[in-house]
Amino acid sequence: MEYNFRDIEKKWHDYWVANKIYKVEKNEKPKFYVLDMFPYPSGAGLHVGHPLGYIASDIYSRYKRLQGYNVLHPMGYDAYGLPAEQYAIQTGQHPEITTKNNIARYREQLDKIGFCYDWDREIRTCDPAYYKWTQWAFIRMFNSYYCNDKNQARPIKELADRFSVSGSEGLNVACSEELHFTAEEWNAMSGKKKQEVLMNYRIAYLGDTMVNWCPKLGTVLANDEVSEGLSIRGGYPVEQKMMRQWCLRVSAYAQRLLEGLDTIDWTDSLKETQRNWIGRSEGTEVQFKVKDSDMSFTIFTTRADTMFGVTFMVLAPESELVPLLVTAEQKKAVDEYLDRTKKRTERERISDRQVTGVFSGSYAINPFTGDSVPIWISDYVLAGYGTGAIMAVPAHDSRDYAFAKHFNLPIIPLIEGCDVSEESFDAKEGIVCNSPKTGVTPYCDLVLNGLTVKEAIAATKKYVESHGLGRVKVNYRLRDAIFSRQRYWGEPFPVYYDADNMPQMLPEETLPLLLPEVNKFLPTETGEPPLGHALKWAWDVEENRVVETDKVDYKTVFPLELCTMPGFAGSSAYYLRYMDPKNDKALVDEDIDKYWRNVDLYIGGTEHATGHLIYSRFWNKFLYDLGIVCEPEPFKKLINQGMIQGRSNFVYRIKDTNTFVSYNLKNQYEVTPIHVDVNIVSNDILDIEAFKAWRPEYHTAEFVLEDGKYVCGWAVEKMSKSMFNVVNPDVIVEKYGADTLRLYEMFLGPLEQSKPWDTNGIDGVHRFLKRMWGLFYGNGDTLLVTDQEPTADEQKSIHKLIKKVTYDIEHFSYNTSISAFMICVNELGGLKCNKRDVLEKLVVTIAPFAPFIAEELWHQLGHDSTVCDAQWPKYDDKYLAENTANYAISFNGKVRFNLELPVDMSKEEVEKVALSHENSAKWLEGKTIRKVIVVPKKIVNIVLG
RNA sequence: GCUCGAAUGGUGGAAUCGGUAGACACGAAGGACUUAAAAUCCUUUGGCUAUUGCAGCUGUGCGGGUUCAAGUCCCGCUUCGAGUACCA
Repeated sequence: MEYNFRDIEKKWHDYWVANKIYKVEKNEKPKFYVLDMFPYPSGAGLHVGHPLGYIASDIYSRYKRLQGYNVLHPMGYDAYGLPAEQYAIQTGQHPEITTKNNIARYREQLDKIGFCYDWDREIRTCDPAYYKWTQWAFIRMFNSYYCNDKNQARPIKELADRFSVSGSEGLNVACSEELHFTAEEWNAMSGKKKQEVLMNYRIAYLGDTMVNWCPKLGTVLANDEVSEGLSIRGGYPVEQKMMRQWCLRVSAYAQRLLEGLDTIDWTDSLKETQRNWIGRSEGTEVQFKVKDSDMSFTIFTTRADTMFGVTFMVLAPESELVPLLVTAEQKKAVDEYLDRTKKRTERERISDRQVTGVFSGSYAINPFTGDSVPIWISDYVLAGYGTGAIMAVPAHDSRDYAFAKHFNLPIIPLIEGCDVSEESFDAKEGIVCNSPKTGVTPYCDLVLNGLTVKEAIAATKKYVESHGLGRVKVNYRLRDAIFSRQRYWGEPFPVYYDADNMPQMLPEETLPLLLPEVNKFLPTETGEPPLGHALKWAWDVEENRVVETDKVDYKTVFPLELCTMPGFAGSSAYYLRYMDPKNDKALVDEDIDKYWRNVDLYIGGTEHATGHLIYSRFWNKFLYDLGIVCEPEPFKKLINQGMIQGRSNFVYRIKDTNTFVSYNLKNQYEVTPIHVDVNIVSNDILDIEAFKAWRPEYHTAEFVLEDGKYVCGWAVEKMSKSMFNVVNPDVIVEKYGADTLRLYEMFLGPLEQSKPWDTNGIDGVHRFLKRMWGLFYGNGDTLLVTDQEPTADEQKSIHKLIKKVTYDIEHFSYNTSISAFMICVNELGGLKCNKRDVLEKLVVTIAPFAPFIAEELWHQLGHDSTVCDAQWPKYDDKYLAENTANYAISFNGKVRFNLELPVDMSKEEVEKVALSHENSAKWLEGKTIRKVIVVPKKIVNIVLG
């Protein structure tokens, strides 16, 4: 009987579906939660890169199940997103329809690969039953503030109660800006004013922020959706714009997000990326008075030790201080400058880093020296970081240095022996000099001379705090997440606006607020988001339902929010929903959450390091504060699978002809390389007939062959349609079967490494499966299996395999376990092993990797239950124990010969045998022995004089 | 610029605690079976020198170091990849 993968895979897939083999429920077994990053169902379908991580997690899930765990391994779709909407704008096709079609296609492809997902738990972020809980979480965030003392989110009502008793006195909470008011002032505020004040503290809040506005996409983007001034999706220019947007106060959680990294098992590089993104920076805030005025402003610096080197100050152009500090005679110049910077896009700012700036006309007084220093305005200072104002120390900051040189401002070096004639000395090291000696200035008795930079920073911090000049401050680079998108295809906000134009949350029991129908997916003529097209998009507070917009009267009917939520809204808590996907009373039932707790193993790409993986951790910590979930971190262990790149093939056309020359002959001609569809190339050999049929212009193509073949060139590029290098998993499954695809994807190399897709080795893996099949059937049609006792060699082979594979799976080293399978099958083949005991163990061990063939063989061996209900075999060291050990005998580190010696031989005896062996004589001749090192069971190194 | 990671045959990659580098696979070469092809099986395969001497030398990006012993540890570079960037 031949290995007929097509029949086998069809048969067992149908069986698994019909019998719900992979259905999982809470039970008394220990749990294990394995999660894949769910895909965005794009129109192109899955390519071979997508399943890489899914196969890896599937292997682990099946392995854990065989080890007796109750494994939760779900799959779903991140169904909201821009491409479906862009497609809708172009074609008028409703995103819901395209999304549904794409999901169906994805599902069909996923089904072929033999994953053990419990599809009863499938979720889609665009499903109202799902996004109900996204909206619900948003309402909870709106109704919470972050208390820095308790270090958790608390109900906003607590804060309002506090204000009515003690105002803002002694407040230590996360906020957009620091407000000061008394209880009397609070109590005297209007309802609207109170709402505005509370907005300053809510975790989900409406804020006027500088946003990344992408005119081409017509929407605001989060920081992680922008790179180098271009949108990640589409690559359109992004500009800075002040807009009123929904934001999430992620920054309140910065410290916890940072500390939490120490408690989870992620790769160092990913943790490092998150640390950089959070960007904790310890520094000092110092107040500077403005000369001839009672104004003062605060700057942030990490180099407090350089106070004596300040020669000017710089404000960000957007700083609210600018209009206050500009003098009459400088007003024109400043206005011109502000105008100019406003017009420059982020992209231009990055690409040409010219030094620009303008003098404000005002001076600040250095509190340490009493010196007056000019206040400048320049766009190299960012409004959004620190206080939007800096003290410039050109000697020790390269940006300040460039500015000082350009505008001819003084430079005062403060480190002994540093040379600042050509460039600044930025390193935080060296011995401080040039601070005045005590008594020289009446302003300051701080002497830093002779201290190291580190000591000087500490001393200055202490001085600043004790003299009331400022305070020690920790800044984070992590910003609040902008949560509004001016798009259609996303979760609607459960928000309406009252007569004061203040946002009000819908009652939780009315959720979900369904996404309305619109006839156009573009912004409205008045520039409103697409939801402005909806006929029914107002809220009746008496009837608690959506009604037509023309009924808005601001008495009982109010307009609903027109923006929708961003992509990360739906993906931030999806792992929780899988635990209890059908629950309509809670996001997740408390007991069920306590059972599944959090994700034990999460597999996905690094591209989510600063997006999804930050938001998810934030979202989870918020729910943790509310007592909804029981674990402070959502993903215990995280593995980043590498990207599968495309491997493009080229043909070489001789210039101005329709003749193509084979790769190794191309240098003899003048040729143009042309991408050729990799699906008509096999092992870099072109299928000439298929090529001729590929495009009309190639019908008459002629070829210069080598050895009768046309050899194509190749290059590693991104897998994309335009490079004709997209390989679809279905094609591989059709040709070789899913088991081969699974094994081959794992065999390609280490899971975490990026690698090009290259089918050149796939035959080897397929041959291996055929050979394994051959152990059961040989060349005939009858099962060869017998119940005889396995021999010692057979035992050794299989136990060696079990040991290796167990170790490898635990370490995600799947490529080496597949090598181990190949070795074992070759050994058993050589031994003509047909012992049930051994073959059963082999089948169970390979089941996680190649589930279809394992299931078939398992049943062939006479089992009724499926192979997933088998037990992972334990290896027994007694079969692996050796009587003799192979010693490598080396002289001065160079191995000369080998010796088989009993394992239990003492070191002294081994040494004696090695030295007295006849082969040793040649190397020992005329030399003195200085030292002999014996490593048990491994090596004897004889060091000669 | 900063941070992190990597570099091993013709190719993808092994080498788990510092202990015989190149497992396993692909490709290539030769052979068996076959009328032939496919499939399958066997042999060789880092380089150099020998192969009518069974062996010798060399070898993990480069230069040093530690060690009886270094792909592995330390110092200094080079190249490539990833992330991030006027963050004060």
